[in-house]
Amino acid sequence: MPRITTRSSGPDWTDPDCPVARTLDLVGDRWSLLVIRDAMDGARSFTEFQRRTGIARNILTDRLRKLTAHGLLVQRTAPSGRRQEYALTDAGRDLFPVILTLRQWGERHAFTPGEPHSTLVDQHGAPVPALVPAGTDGTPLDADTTHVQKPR
Amino acid sequence: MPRITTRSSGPDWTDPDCPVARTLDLVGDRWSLLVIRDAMDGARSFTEFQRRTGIARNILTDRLRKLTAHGLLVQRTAPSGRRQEYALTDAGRDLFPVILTLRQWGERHAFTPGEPHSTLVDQHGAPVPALVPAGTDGTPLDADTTHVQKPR
DNA sequence: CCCAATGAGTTGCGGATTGAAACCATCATG
DNA sequence: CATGATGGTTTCAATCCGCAACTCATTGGG
Repeated sequence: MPRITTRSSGPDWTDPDCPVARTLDLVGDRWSLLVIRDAMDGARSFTEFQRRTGIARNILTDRLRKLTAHGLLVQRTAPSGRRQEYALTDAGRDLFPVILTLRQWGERHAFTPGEPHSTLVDQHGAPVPALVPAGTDGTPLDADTTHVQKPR
Repeated sequence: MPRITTRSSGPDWTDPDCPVARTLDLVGDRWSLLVIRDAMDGARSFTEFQRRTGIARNILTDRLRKLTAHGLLVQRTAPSGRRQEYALTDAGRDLFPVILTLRQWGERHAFTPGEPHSTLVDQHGAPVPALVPAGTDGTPLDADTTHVQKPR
């Protein structure tokens, strides 16, 4: 998936210094994050991912392989005997905040007021509150009150 | 960008009920979020976006147009007289938590230990703390302690 | 044992998307 | 007027994607 030529060996990233760009090199395509979303929601098998996302099967094959190769999923034999299954690794599970913020942005900006949509709730059925960036002292942070510091 | 045939008119979404999928329909491609990232970091002009991302110019034209059409950017004449510029709208700025969680995931999982990367710091130069999902009572939430509730 | 169904892919192919590079129009400056 | 910067558009080849058909290995009955 990398696209910029490097002078040295190893995986070549779009923007090697930027963690945002590196993450997008791994999951910044049309389908990967929807596969992760469904994995978080209980999908385990090839067919189940295919049914939920509606993705083309050859593309699903490719995405499952890439996500596995990058350590977001592991393929293992299901506890119930003989079938294979895909499960989230710790790194994969750690994408939860990403999926959540994508969800919350969508709820705010991709639906007309009053239009129904699915909701994320906790174990008691209470909606998950908005995830808002804050400094160590608790003050909210945004693009205007932060900036990127180059590596040194 | 839509990919699933609809029976009725209007924009057709990959998965109309899911806010995650709708967000990805708008910014879930290779470049859009990097453009947003650079806009948050001060980029304003076509040339500046092109320089920072390294994206092909025709694709940049397309992305800027789509992001503008979807209300994440506005094109306006720069305060300094005659040049055009692109600026984030409120909806665009509201992607800050998404960019931040992508960044933090990348920092944790896309760099080898000790490898240098850029950092996000607040106005005083202090690193922005990890953004962690929590319930109304403050207990941390993850994929295992939440679930999606279908719209009703 | 034979037949069908299911799961998990693979293959082939046409059409859509992307990337690289060249081209073009409009200013501003020297 | 020549040069350079800005902001694109055009062209064309390469890649990616979706669809449908095919394979292959397991079950599950009858």
